[in-house]
Amino acid sequence: MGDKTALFEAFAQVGKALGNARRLELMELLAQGERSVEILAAAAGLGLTSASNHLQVLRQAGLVATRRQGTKVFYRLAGRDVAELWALIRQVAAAHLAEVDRARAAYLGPGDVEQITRAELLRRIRDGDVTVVDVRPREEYAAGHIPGALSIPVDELLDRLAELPEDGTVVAYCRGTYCVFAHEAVRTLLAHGRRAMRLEDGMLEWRLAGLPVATAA
Amino acid sequence: MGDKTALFEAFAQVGKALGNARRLELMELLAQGERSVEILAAAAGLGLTSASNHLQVLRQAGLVATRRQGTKVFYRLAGRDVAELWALIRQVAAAHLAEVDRARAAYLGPGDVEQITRAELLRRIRDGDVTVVDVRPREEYAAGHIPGALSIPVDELLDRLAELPEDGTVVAYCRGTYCVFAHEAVRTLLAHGRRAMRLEDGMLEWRLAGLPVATAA
DNA sequence: AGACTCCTCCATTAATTTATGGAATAGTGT
DNA sequence: ACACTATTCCATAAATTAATGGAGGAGTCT
Repeated sequence: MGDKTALFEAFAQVGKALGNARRLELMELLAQGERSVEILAAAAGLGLTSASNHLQVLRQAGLVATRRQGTKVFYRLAGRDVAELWALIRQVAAAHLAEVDRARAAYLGPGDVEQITRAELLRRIRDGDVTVVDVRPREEYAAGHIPGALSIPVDELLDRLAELPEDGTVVAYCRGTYCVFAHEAVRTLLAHGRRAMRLEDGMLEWRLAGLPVATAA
Repeated sequence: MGDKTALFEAFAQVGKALGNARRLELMELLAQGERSVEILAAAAGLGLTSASNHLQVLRQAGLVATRRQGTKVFYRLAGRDVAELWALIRQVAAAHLAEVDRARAAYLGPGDVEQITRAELLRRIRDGDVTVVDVRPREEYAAGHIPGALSIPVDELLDRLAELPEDGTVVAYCRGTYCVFAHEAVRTLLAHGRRAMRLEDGMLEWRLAGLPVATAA
């Protein structure tokens, strides 16, 4: 009969790697582009050893790959299929776990921010109807953004309001469905009398949809 | 800031549930149709309490749902998205873990069995060119099979060779990519001088592809 | 070479998960 | 009500996983 367990154990290794909130936070960061261990640890609020350990687990599960440059080691998602898997996990969790809704509301704030779909955004971009703003950190913008989008990290938004047209509509986007930056940005913009809304998901889903991605400044 | 961790903890619950080989074996069985705890325990080689525990974990992660009938409780996958998730985990593992290849070869036997794609099978069915045989257990066939397929569980195959045409090509299929039954069936058929091949995946992938499924006898 | 940075490896402890057997519960049939 | 079946709940022991601090490795700079 051969060893069925070994096969399922291998599949389970992938599941196990995905079975820890810290590791998923790392996945979320890596889905935006490659990073060094140091940066990842800082961004995820982890100790260096802890972060390194978690990254090893992800690597052994085949979910991330590495590249060495000088003394730094850069981690990245191992492939498009991994990004898809991460997106699907979130989708399944959202569809079947009430907890996700609660946690989302607590984290992202009241669901009062106006949203727009990718299709709608594409249409309005074609019509020249909106200003698109990428509110993620600078490096993530550099690693890939929606063509035509301006880079204004959310913590610089207040100082750079002047760069946005006074009378048009602004659409802010960030990492993905569960990223706070765009929510905060839209609230800030509304508070300053601008017309603003949020892309309902973000860069992760944009990439997975196969839409064009710009990587220059 | 709100509590980001709670959100990722919820996602991780799904990952955790998928992070155990026994539970994945249960998923594999449930992907073929609903079953009672007793049957599941027997089929997966688990103690009754163990199986029940694992099923609770899957249920709390929102991956399976239950239905009570008399004294029995039937479990099933919670939705199509869950089946997709299961398929994607296997795909990612196969793509990035060398271990999967090794375990697969050890479990399914040498890769000498001739395979055919779904598209090819559909074409040959239309041409009336093949006899399609479902070699899964009877109940799984009843829960849904490829239209026109005969049900001959693999352990009955030797006794029922007469039901298959002597001179045509037989295509056997079973649960999915990593199911042994079809491999065994094809080897048996070849050993008896029939022309036989295997569908490269199985019922799981057939369903996910949105192809027609027959549920009568 | 020597000092320095970035990361990984190792060992320890605390926390979580798994398997198992016995008790409790929900539903059925007499 | 009683016996019976199918499942879940609970308690325990064994195994696995997670966080942390210190040692070691790889690469860079002077």
